[in-house]
Amino acid sequence: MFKMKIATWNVNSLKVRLHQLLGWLDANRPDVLCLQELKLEDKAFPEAEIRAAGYYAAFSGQKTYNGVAILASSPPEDVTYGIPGFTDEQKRLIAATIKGMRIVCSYFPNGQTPGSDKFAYKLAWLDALTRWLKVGALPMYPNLVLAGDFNIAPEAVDVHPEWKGEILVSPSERAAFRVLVACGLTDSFRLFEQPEYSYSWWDYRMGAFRRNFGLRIDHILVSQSLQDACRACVVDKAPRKLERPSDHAPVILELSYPPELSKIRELHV
DNA sequence: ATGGCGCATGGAATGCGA
Repeated sequence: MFKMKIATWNVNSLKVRLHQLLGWLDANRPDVLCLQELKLEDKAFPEAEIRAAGYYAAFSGQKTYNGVAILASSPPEDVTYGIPGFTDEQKRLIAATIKGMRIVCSYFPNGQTPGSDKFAYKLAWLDALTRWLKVGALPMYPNLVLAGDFNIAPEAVDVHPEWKGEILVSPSERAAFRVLVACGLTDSFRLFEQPEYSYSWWDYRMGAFRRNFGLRIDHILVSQSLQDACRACVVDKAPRKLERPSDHAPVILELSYPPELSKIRELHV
């Protein structure tokens, strides 16, 4: 059986979090790590440090905002940038093939507040993503993992009872999430029993982490062919406890599957 | 009062995140 560990982490500035990232890679040794909110240009990407840690990287960054990367223990292949057919100056999506798995690393728009222009952009972005997965990516790559910061808490159980905001939990965002999942994906976290009040993001303010006042907005979705290969999915709260943490915690998915599974793609291409 | 925080830019105060 092949084993694979795939993780996602919104680092909220790769520059600030680089040392935490390197420590986390060393401690956890994932095969794949999807990163969001790099907040730096490609020329500032710390490729040498990451290579020294034993990882290859595909990345798509920009100044100040957004930016995504896929780190992997073997070189990412067939790297694509953005959602095909959706013109977007914001660097929010990168995809690559690693060990026969199509990895899609995404930083979904925040949306600010329902009714705003940014909210409309969020829904348009989600629509474009869903369309592309349905007619493009999933037919081409049956073994697909969609990981990242979705900026959507799919169900009430994913939200601390005291959360009063509309954003991240509104009906239209959740409906868009359901449509996305319905194109053939599964929320791997919910394949397993989880601790009560499991979240992946906690506001920096109000002592939110200490009070576990959070939301689960970082997800790892898998295509149907990978469902039975999932062995565990957990939130790793350890980095959130460090000095100067990201406000997000990593999510880790472990897979175990027969070697034939990774050859499915060859049959389809 | 989801505001308090943290990051980026730029060199103070503001925009943004979620």
